[in-house]
Amino acid sequence: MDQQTGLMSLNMSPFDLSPGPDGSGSGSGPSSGSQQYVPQGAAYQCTSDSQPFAYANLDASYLFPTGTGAEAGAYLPATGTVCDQTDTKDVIEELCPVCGDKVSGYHYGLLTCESCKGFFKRTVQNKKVYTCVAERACHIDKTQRKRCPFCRFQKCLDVGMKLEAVRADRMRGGRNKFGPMYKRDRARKLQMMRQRQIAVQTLRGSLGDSGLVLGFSSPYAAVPVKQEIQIPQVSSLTSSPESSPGPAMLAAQPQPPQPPPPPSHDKWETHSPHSASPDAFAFDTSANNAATPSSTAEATSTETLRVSPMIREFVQTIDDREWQNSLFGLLQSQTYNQCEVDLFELMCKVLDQNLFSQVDWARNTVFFKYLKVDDQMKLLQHSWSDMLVLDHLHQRMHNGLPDETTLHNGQKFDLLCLGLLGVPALAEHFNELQNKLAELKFDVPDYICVKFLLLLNPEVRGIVNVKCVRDGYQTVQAALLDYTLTCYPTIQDKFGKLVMVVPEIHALAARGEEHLYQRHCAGQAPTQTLLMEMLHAKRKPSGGEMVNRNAEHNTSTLDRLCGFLPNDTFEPHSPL
DNA sequence: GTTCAAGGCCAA
DNA sequence: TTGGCCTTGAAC
Repeated sequence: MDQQTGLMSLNMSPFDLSPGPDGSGSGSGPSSGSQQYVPQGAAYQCTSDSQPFAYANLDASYLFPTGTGAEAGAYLPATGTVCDQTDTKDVIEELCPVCGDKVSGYHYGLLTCESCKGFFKRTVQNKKVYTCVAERACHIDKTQRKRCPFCRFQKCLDVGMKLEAVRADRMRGGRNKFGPMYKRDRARKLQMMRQRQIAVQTLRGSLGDSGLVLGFSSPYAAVPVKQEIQIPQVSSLTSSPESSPGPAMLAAQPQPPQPPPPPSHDKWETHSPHSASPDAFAFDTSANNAATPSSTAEATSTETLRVSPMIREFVQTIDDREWQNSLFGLLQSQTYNQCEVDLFELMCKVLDQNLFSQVDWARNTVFFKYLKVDDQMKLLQHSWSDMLVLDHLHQRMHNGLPDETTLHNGQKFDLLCLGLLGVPALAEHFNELQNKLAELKFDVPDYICVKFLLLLNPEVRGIVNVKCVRDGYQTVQAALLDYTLTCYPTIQDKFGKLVMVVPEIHALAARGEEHLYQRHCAGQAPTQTLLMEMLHAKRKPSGGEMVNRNAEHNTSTLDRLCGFLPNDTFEPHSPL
């Protein structure tokens, strides 16, 4: 690209491109990491009002589709419930990553609309040269896409449209090498959607079947699938089907959020079903040195083999890569076209996403998955904030999660605040807690066992199958005791000290919860989130009883609940 | 035979 | 020039 004039053309035939070994075009052509353009041929000038956005600007309607009427009907059945019968058509009910128009299918590497497909094809086939008279950062959306072809084409490349998918010989029909990639992408999206649906359905247990029977409209039951996919996750639309974000899109941004050194617990043979290739991660030894038995004299890799199969299995339920990818993906997607974002609101969205992951994790774990939905929800409602705090401690201690990251728009995002549930004043307490755990050589098996202990709390009121929960709790307790004695014999009463940490985590989480609730009541937090639903569920009169399970909850109460407005159906909460 | 992502056509 | 619709043909 001519950086001075903003003139853009294809200086080399895209047909010369030879895709890399992965078929993603990463070999030698402009579709790879660095897109190069030099002036050539006729030029078109940008006539649009430039906006101070980066190339990869996506408007709010893209991130938060607002389909109504017939358009909404394209998402889901009119019942407003999440349909189990998802198919490929549902998956592609998304918006064009270039302009936000309706997607018509996979074109040149990713899901786009018909018009951007045609535009991309014409540009490449005819070797068109465009110029932008503005700042080469024009906002591209459905209504303005015609104004600046330069920025439009740039955005096409940024989001991952592939030059090499335009045929040199103009042969019609048939399939290209991207076919299998499209197939994998579909499968991945379907899987994501189903996992999310499962989480939603589990969540809905807290509301009983009233979500359907009594007309309760949980925010996650009422929103279209599009939103379910795109709000809590980084949108697949911002990347090619191979999950490789357009390189220029990332490069054009000032220090986009980058994940810390990738997590791995390979020593513990962590192979999450969601992790395609866990071995691809390098172990962040600096972060783990203080917290892994292998780094200590008393717990060698040989001793690791003495870890009980159950704990090994527990460790395998951890998917830190997914956790961090989701986190940084969300931060990335939420700040693409935002000059400035509300950081508290963003934090709530991240916490919300973490909650989804948490529900998903819990319902796939031993002990928990055999419980009735009511019991599951009671346990989750009681422990979600504790587990969020613990998860953050784990990410900091074992995966080197930094305290801060820079967003696409240059804003600093306080990652530590996630662990503090938005209460900066708790930082000192949090750090003390972390130091205490570090002294205990708190490691990954410790973490997962403590997490189970938090979740499987037999003291939670209203549990029907107390025996099962207690059995699970005691089994984990015994496993943790055995593990600490076996692998850390020189740390006196490590087990007891770990157990003593639990109330501290709970106290910290409780303060965070209260703070979040206060902010929410002040109208400062996003309303239609699982996070807020959890906050409210805990404040039900029966102290965590399932809401709306019984018929006496009338629609009016439900409506107010859906609006998350504090009312007399909730117990007043005490201020911090 | 069906699918669907290519290229082509043509009214606006 | 754009963009919706049509045709094509390899992969399944």
